[in-house]
Amino acid sequence: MSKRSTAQQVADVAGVSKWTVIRAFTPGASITNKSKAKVMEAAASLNYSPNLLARSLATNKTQQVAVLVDDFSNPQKLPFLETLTDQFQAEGIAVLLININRHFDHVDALLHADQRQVDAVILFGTAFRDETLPELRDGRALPPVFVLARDSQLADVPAIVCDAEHAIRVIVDHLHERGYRKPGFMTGAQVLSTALKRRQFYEEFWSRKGIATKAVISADRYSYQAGSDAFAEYFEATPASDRVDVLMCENDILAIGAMDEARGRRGLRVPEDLAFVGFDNFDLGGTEAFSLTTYEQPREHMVRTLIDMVMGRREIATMSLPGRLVVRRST
Amino acid sequence: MSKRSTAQQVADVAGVSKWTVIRAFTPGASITNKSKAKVMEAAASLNYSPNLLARSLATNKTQQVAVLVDDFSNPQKLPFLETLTDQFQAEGIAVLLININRHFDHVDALLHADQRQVDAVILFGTAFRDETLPELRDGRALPPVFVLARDSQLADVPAIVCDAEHAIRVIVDHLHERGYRKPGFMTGAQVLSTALKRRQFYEEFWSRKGIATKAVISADRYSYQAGSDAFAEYFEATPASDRVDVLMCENDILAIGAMDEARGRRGLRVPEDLAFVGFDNFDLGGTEAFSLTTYEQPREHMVRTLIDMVMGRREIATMSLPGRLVVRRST
DNA sequence: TTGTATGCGTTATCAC
DNA sequence: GTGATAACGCATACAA
Repeated sequence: MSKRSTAQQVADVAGVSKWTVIRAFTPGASITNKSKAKVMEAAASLNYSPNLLARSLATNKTQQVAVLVDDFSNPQKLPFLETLTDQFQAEGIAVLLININRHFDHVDALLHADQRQVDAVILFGTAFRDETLPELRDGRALPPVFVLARDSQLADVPAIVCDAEHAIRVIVDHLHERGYRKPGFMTGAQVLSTALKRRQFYEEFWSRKGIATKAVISADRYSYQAGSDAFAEYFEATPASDRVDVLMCENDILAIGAMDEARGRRGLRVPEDLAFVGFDNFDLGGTEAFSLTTYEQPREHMVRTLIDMVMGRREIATMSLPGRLVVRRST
Repeated sequence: MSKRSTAQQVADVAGVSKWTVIRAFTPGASITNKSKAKVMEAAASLNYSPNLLARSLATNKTQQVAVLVDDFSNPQKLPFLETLTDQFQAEGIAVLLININRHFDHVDALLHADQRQVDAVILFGTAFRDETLPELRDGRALPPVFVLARDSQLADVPAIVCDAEHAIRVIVDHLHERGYRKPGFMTGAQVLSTALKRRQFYEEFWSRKGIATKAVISADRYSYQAGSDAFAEYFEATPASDRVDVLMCENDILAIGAMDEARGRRGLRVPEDLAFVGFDNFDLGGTEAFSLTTYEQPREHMVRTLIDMVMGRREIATMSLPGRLVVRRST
């Protein structure tokens, strides 16, 4: 069982010093083509490649970032992870996926990432209590922290989010144009600022058109079941004449849950009796069975912006990026 | 900007040598309670925690594994990633998520993981071409490689898979019992051995009941669209009297696509005119709108088995684990 | 352009 | 039980 070969071994074979070997593997280092060729040949014969671990220890850069996720129930996470890994890898940076759950909370995760010397921490869609971070930072040199796809309350923690104002404005305009006049909103979490913002914009843009939001329905989580249950409860509690004619749900999963309940178990026609709008444009919203009107987050753009900040190519600041409305048959 | 403190600094504060500090952080090391208390107090005041990078360099273990994924289109990947990260983290092991795509192929990914000195490589839902791995291994000390949720062709590369024989047997039994007699099968890839196996078992178990599989439909990928297109083509090309009465699709995504096409655009009733079975039990198969009968892979069990092998607690060998049939209204 | 000394923070091993 | 020496593999700074 052969071990990995080291720069020294390559140096011995090539007949140079190990520092010359290092130079051959350092882009832009001053080295003659001849030396470099010798080194590369020796390196190839030994299957040498630099030990990134040792390099990290010496440079104090791991070329590794931690992505923290605390909710795997939204399928939308998957394309985001694809984009994140793809674009980070293009920069030579590896992604450490850290699962925040009941065994491993936000603080554990952050400290663990710190112990692994990651170059940056991405809070991806996680619910982070705002006080936690300043407390942790006290007396510690934590890696830079970024928030992706969720708001940040902390002035010094940048968030890269979908532009909620734009999103809700185009949604409300679309609904109004289609003739809906009894709007409702379904939220998945009352405490989350991102959620709160969407709801506030929704009510505001409708009221600018002289229309009051008729109902705000609260699901307790962002799940199919929660959306379904919340709608059922609303349906039972509200006489037909009082019901909304369009329901905007805070994400696609909630919308699917609510729509299934409305259509499958309550016999409503979509969109004639009740229209639905979601948020995220996850894959299955586009199926014949749901055909859900929704708003698509500018995933590529968000991730590129994030990475530009992480790489120091762009000023670190909170950014709100516009996505696009996807109109289907549910409205 | 304070840097991370080191064992030496803690030692200075505690008035001991740095090796004593190390011992305080090494479970089971011989150290007096008094020393340990002193060290811990000093460590707490300095917010010290061991630098895992330096530890890795010294121990030649990174406590890090690479998980390679080459297809993020199947939502089923997400719960698997959740389980993987959860269970690995419980062992103190971090997961490096590596995206295999057109910019970064299997070989790149494996060599990169090797450069990062990971303790193991998990090929999740993807596999090497037969020749590749032995070639790479020649003259190199690669980390142990495991295949998860796909077959392995290589004798020395263990695969942890769902038991296809059990799965197909219970599916066929169920379909037969329900009275279906004109079975069809939709496959997403003709070359994949996992796919081939499922199809062969399907035909075999039906034929044991004296029934021939009426049609094998080929989609070219595992996507909603591919399932939909493949079914449309089949539907056009086959007279009504010749059509199957139940279609088992190789995964849920294909099934959803095919079902949507059959029901939404071709006016078939499910399951009266045509029944559907999927594979994976992904979230949305359980919705009212689809209510898809499917087979659930034993995710937790598979991952636990994998991790036991990685941790050296179990003999390294290919394992086939039974899942369970989930009956819904599509059959 | 190339070689040398030194440091990164930890662990393994041995002497006390 | 504790301290000391060496080593992990590479990079930085400096001297030649």
